[in-house]
Amino acid sequence: MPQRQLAAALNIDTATYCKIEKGERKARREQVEAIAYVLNTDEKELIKLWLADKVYEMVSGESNVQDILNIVNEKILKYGQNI
Amino acid sequence: MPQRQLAAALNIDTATYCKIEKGERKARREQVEAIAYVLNTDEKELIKLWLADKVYEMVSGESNVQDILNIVNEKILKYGQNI
DNA sequence: CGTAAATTTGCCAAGAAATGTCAAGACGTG
DNA sequence: CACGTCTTGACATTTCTTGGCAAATTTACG
Repeated sequence: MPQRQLAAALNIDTATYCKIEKGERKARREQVEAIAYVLNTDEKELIKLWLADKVYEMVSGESNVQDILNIVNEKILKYGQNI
Repeated sequence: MPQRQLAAALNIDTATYCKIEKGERKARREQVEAIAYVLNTDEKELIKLWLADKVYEMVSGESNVQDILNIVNEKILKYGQNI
């Protein structure tokens, strides 16, 4: 499937899509959803990967990342944001 | 210690500091560091909490947060960003 | 109560960052 | 070479972040 089609599905220029595909740009949520739809893949899975990526980018390069993730985990447990 | 002093230490308006303290604004990294310094607390700990907060904000409200955290964890292990 | 200090809130503006487009060039293939 | 596709870089646009100001509210205390 040519980028042209994907790009069209996302309402963006092929140039932009290209960058997203190459990881030079972050997709936005709606775009991830649209991609899941067009490619007929599991949207939730894709969103998870996309979020994991964002989190990774936020914490990579830090020290004690495990600690940070643990703290987050505790907060999740505590406030029961698990849906 | 009055907000006025903290605010002064961060070179910002008390109003702005107030928002940060109430969680209506995110502090920026340098500000967290400055706070640690002024309050004479462990900077690394504070930064960890601050980052955990940011991550939490990013994922709370999502489903399967644990999955997401796991994925991140794997990436960390894989690419050895643990400093 | 009355006053002053401290905190909070709402709103706006400047700047930074993210996202997008365009035009030109690179790459592959008939 | 000619075509379609993909990539790149410079620049435009949109969106988010940050901070200030002024006014409102709360708190402290005589």
